[in-house]
Amino acid sequence: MPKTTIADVARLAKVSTSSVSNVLNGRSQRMRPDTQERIQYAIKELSYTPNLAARQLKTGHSPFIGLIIPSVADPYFGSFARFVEEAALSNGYQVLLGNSDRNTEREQKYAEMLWGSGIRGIIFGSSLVQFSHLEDLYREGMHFITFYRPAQQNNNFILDSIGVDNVQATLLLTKHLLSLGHRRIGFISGPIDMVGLLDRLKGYQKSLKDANIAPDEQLVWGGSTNTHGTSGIDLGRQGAHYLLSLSNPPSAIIAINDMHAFGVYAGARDLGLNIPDDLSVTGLDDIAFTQVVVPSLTTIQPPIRDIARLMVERLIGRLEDGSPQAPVHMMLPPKLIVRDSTAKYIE
Amino acid sequence: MPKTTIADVARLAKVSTSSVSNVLNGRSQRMRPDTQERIQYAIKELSYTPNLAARQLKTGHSPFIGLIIPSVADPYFGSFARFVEEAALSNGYQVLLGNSDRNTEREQKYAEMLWGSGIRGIIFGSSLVQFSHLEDLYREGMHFITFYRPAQQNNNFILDSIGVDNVQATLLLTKHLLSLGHRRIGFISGPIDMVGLLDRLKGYQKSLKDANIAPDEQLVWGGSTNTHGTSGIDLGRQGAHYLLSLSNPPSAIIAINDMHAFGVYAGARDLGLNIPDDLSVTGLDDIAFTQVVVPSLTTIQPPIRDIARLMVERLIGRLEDGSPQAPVHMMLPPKLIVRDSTAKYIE
DNA sequence: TTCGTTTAGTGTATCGATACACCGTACGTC
DNA sequence: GACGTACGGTGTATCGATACACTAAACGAA
Repeated sequence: MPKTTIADVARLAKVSTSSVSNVLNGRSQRMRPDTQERIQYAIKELSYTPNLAARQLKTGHSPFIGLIIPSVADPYFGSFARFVEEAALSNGYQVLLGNSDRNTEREQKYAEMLWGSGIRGIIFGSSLVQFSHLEDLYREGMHFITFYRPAQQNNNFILDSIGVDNVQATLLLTKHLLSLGHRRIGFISGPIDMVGLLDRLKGYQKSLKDANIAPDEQLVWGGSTNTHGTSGIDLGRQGAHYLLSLSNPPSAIIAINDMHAFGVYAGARDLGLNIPDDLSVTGLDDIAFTQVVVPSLTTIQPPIRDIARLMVERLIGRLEDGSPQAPVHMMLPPKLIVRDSTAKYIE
Repeated sequence: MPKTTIADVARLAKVSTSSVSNVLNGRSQRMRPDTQERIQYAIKELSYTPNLAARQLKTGHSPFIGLIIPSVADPYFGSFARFVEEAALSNGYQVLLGNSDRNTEREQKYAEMLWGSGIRGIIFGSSLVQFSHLEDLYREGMHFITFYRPAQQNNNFILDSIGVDNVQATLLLTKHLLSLGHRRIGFISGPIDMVGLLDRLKGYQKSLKDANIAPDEQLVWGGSTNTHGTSGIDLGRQGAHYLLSLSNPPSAIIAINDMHAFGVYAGARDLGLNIPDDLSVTGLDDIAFTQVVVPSLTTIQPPIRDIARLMVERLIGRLEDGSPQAPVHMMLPPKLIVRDSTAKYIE
């Protein structure tokens, strides 16, 4: 494999490697146009591409950013990953993706691998449960950005966050159900260990309070086991079984995300209930399948494309501008998408 | 950021950098146990991690492999990507993922970026339509492995392929439908430009022939537009509209994959048809949602976890063993999963 | 005692690109 | 004609890890 190097180009163009390097790095004002052309020609002729390892070794910079998400097999994170890739690419960066399964240990391992590869910025496609396992890397100079602030606040760290306004999201959903006449509205989630999820619960509780409906603890099902792969479906199903078997069951269920909502579909089916006639259901995320299932799912569409873009830009900003800046916390507005899984409350 | 280097470790352990390097690369038989311990201790103490860029620059090897798939937003490829990652990790490699949208130009761009990053092996999570855009890289020393052989055969290249036996897959599906009494069986796909898809069509045609059923061109719908994102759903829907509006419509439809099948669900619903009573439908891939939709989808489960593992092992084998080897072509057996979308033909 | 051999470990050139300090030439100005 | 200066470009140390060739010491055998 006779890899062509900068020296080969320099030889062909009859200049020094310094000049080739100057062209490569946009310092072309330092030479005559014809010289530059000769160099450009030589680069094309030899189809030369710089050795990124050498460049990185010298400059200390790497044109990569890390992306750690629970699992690409989850359609929501799959499309998020695509948007991150798109945004990174258009900024001259590449994405290195890792699946954490929401496992702290794997998160840490990945982050360390990325650090070893010279990567200095990581996007977390989920909010962090905690941050302690990443403190060492943070101190060494790694930058992080997440969806939401970690539940365990710590003022020693600058941690940007850009996500959707989750309180607003479930507020919109609950109000929608209330406007349809529902009064007993259930809430199904997995374990609520992240700020984003907690906010969703808050939005639900707040809008019930605003409507003067007394909270009923029984109607909130929080699961117990850890999520793994697509098991959001299983959690939704279990939760539906529980809520719908109550002596005074809810007429509507807000699932913490679309996958859980599909689980609720299955659970309702198990019990012979029809959606939306016997039970209204809402999701959150607006993954592609919401339009395919029957009935199509009423849900919230978070602006993940914008979120991905803003996250990438913010991260690159931090990487390229070393000066310390105040942490950024953005909450983008969600959008309610009404489909066929919610209907007027009858009787 | 005072990055710790091999020299720091050597200083602390009071040995030369060579010895540290020897420990790092498992050549520890070349020193006394206590020396090795001192070095190990120093590594831990300084929490030293090797600079991969420097290592790669020196050795020419990179602990990364490339993975190019149409889109992670597609659940099938999303879970395939996870399995590839899993297999790579357990072999000491990391995965760099790119989305091609089945676009030849993007495939090429990605492959070139990977080459520039020192990566010498790429897994294609789809079969290639053509290979010409990758010939240059192949000649420079890049290794490729795909699901199926490219449609355009070319004997100048060693291109390993490991996938599922597609002929067998649709054969199983068709036989299943035949055994339920169906005689007019439709086939819906997008454009068939890859060997894998062609094989699926072949399996369908062959089993009809075996059953002495005359082929009916009308019953095969091949679409026209390009696939993009989740548009397999749209194609399936369009195809269903076409086939079900024939004067003599099919009583069963084989969709080329699960996403298309879900589109068929939607298309049938549009026309007021009930699945499986009025129409039996089958998919292919067994993505997670097949169990969520109503009715659950009869489909084929390809052993993608095994495929991913074999691909990774094969690729790493080629990377680490320079000697030329004959190309490998493996076809793993598919498994029929019967669910609720297929029923006996009535009337 | 001397020579040969194994053990344990080291010195250093090298991978490819970068960037800073440097230099020679030519031109303009008085 | 002498001087200053801008232009156009180059020399080279450097990033961090590796691996080959090398050596010093220890040991065993004759």
